[in-house]
Amino acid sequence: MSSNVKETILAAARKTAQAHGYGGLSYRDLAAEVGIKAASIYHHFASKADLGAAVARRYWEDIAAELDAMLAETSDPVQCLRLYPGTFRRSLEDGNRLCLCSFMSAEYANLPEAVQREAQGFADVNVAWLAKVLVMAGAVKPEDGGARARAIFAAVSGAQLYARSRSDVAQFDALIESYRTSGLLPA
Amino acid sequence: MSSNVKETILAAARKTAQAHGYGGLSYRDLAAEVGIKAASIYHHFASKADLGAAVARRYWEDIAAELDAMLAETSDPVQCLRLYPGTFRRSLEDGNRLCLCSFMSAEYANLPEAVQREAQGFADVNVAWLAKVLVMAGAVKPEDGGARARAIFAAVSGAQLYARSRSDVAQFDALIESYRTSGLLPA
DNA sequence: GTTTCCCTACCTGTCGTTAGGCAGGCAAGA
DNA sequence: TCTTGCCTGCCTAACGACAGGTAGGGAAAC
Repeated sequence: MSSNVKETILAAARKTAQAHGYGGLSYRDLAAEVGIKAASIYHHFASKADLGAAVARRYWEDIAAELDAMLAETSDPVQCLRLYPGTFRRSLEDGNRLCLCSFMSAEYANLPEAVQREAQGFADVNVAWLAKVLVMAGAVKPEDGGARARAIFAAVSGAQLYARSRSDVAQFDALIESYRTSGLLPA
Repeated sequence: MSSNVKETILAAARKTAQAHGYGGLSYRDLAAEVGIKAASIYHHFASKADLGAAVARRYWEDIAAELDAMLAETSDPVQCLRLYPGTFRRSLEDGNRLCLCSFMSAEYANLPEAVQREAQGFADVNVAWLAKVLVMAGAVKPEDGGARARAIFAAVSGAQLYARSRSDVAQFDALIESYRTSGLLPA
């Protein structure tokens, strides 16, 4: 086990960043949460930019694994598409948190370059997975998979953002349902 | 005219907030931009929360006027729906800025209550206008206007967020086009 | 004996905010 | 008409809190 503390920092930083953004990350608060001192974090991460990039990277790696596992388990692409918004929904349920990527897209102009890149990685992972599953489900023509995938990803992100501003998960559910009835998401 | 400076502060604060959020607003930077000293801002706004709320309020008032003017001018609801994403597009063109409401939805947990309220006002204005125009256009049944309006608003916000994270307005255009082909937006 | 991990102590910079003052305009009272 | 005094709009100077980051040491593990 390469340092349990490092993992604990990553997890705590992720939770904080999903609630308060990269700018809301504070070495002092983070250290207090983990149970060490602020300066000690530098042993694990050379700078805040480093930490931010590591958090973002781990974030999309986790989601990528989760999405792949979902597909492997059911192997039913239509069912996967139904379940897809669930990952976003869970963030809202867990303390009205936002997708880290959405937060970082908003903060985009303030982010170190390395963090920007990793934040984009999350979107890329989601779009690639969606495109694949959409085509598998026969919902779109293969050449339209990417465009539709991006549309779904952006729309679901927007739904999460809207629901967060009302602190109301039901708003999220209603929006997803509207996406289905309007044809953006397969019904 | 009641103080030109106050208006200048509001305008500068809006631009900054659309790029760096409420948290990115700094009395010192703002003052420097306007040409006065930081402490002088307190003559116009009692606190940062006051300033933030005033900026957000002015923001949705301006947009409301703009949308109503658009509708009054063309009086063609279908054309209005075509033009609607333009307001979001213009923010991106203007320095890759975000809708203030989206930014504040992301920052939601860090905002003073008064600012939260005004940020929601923007969404309310947009949704109400969209619902009205959608029904006028005959795109949805009257009882479905609100739900579809929210879906469009959320989706367009998400598209802006995605495009911003790529610093690429063309991504926004492509997403809007996908919304049209998928049926979320009237084609 | 070097590496790992965490510590104390402190640096510089920025934040929102406050106290208090100064100059000009404007209006009422002598 | 001249004075008195308040209001407006801005200033300088400083406050305490907190930010990210650094230097250097101490203890334990290999």
